[in-house]
Amino acid sequence: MPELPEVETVRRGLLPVMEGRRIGAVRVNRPDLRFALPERLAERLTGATVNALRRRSKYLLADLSTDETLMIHLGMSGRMLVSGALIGQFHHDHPAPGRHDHVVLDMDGGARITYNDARRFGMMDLAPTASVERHPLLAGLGPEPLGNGFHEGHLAARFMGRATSVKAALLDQRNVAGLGNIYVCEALHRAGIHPARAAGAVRAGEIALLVPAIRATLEEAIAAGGSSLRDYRRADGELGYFQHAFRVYGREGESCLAPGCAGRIERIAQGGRSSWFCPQCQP
DNA sequence: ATGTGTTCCTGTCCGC
DNA sequence: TGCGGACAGGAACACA
Repeated sequence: MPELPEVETVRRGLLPVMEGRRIGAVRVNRPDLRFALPERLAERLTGATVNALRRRSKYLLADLSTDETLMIHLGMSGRMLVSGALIGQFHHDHPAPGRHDHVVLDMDGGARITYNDARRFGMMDLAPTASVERHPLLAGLGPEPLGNGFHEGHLAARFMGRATSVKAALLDQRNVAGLGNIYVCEALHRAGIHPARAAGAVRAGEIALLVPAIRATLEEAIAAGGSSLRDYRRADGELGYFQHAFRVYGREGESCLAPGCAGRIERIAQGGRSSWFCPQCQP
């Protein structure tokens, strides 16, 4: 599933075909995503112009000329596919309809945006633009990790007294919004912190390393167009390439890439999810 | 309040 | 080639 860098990459890919464009036609193939699609979704979207396409955490937010905002979350397997438009130097013809194409937006000008999600853990909703930040799914989100609200003092306060693991604390979107399994593992390695340490036991000096480690990991991933594992694609169909820069994720048994480190990457399960780390770098 | 486990759903991969 | 089980980028929810 797309984490923050993948969602940001999708947003950038959608910008040229969505922002400032009018939605000409909408087809809903199945409304039962993670939550039921909002009432009369197709009617409420048709004819609206997308004034802006933003991102909050892992949500895409399309502000419409109708004063509503379309919220989109890609869950684990959601994709936004663009066809019928000149993207970069290639023209993408409309592909044959896919088994999991749930919502299709035909934009004025010929571009088609297809929301495809095999597992249907993704969601869409509509909310008034003026109050979308107070939507129940957005209201409790922590600060953007690349924004000014995310800093050592914030994380220290959120971690203080917490017995839960630092891995779980970073996955908790209330503490910081947009991280997922890949980038938490990668950032903890860069900061030299074992994922099973109690959040409350992470020292101030370590938090001072962790904050920039999170930022750098996300910035580098965005610059690489995200990570392409299994079926994740950018909106333009191209693959991101940050997966080649993973230092620990999915590298069980392989050598640690830190300079001069002879460690081998290990994998443990935390809360039913895998964590990878180097026992030498992350004691 | 906090921490943990379960659940949603489909696809892929690996070992037998 | 088939089959069963593990696992997958998320996060809401139920329960101790």
